[in-house]
Amino acid sequence: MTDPTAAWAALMRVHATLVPALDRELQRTHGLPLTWYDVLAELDEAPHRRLTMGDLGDVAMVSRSRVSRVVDELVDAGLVTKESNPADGRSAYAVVTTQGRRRLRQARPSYLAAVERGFTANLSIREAETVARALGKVLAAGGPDD
Amino acid sequence: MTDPTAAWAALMRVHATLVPALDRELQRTHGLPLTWYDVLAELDEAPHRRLTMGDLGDVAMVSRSRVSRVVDELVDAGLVTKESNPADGRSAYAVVTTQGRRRLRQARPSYLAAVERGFTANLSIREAETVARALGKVLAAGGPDD
DNA sequence: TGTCTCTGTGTGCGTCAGCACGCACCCGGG
DNA sequence: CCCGGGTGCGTGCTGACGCACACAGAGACA
Repeated sequence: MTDPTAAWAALMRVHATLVPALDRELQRTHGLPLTWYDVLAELDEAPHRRLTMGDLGDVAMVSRSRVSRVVDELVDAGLVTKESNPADGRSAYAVVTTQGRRRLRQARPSYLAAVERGFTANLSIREAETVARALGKVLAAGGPDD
Repeated sequence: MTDPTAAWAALMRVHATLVPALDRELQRTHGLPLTWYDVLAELDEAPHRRLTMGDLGDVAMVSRSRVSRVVDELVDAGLVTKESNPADGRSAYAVVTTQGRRRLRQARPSYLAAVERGFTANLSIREAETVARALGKVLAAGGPDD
């Protein structure tokens, strides 16, 4: 209980058990790998539903280099298009297509339900808020430490 | 703030940023991949400092099949030995060697310090306890849900 | 304009992960 | 005795991942 790393250990275990379950769920019900869902969700809530590859790599949970490949796959699937940035010839925007948004809207309930079943349902409101706030602080400080 | 998945999203992000940092730290300071550390730690605190491959796969954060390869690597490195179970010819025990325990003892401070810097230091005592307890409940219920 | 540096991307390559499968072994019924 | 099903384990194969690098464009400066 008083083990200072208990919280961290529990976090790793929760992640290890829940992420594969979520991935399977999404893939089974909607044919969407968790990575795709994550990228689509990030793009969907971005200013003009678009993000440069670099920004996408920063905000999503995949490395900068992996973003190129995932976006390529999404383009092949018709869920995303790539547009060039007229102001910067190097930069490339990834933009969600209407089909991509539709797939995202269809998949979101499953995702939320799975998170609810495997995570939120086991927490009280206060606990969920505390966890979110605490981990938010970790993230805010997470930049320089490592 | 009231987003019910905020806690989960934060958890995934914390994991995504902290785990690679931890792995690098361990590998740089002691030449131990995080997977090795995890397996060694689990074995070290097991009843007779030994665990069958299956149990190890359940308790550690690697899949059952991956355990075989990791343990083989640890055996090659002299940190673990494999003993046969006289009561069951199929079963095989992985046992930490004294050298393995020494490496673990040497690495543990670095690991704890890294967790402290990147995680615990940003939380109050009460927050850390709440997070640990809340995630513990998730784990306890984690069996049947997925 | 020419050049030097910095930044945003894409990609070849090695590593690491898990799944599906096969083998060896235990155990119970006929 | 044996033989069928269940279990623990190792391994071939395939996909996911990130690092290091190469390349193109942008911007500063003379």
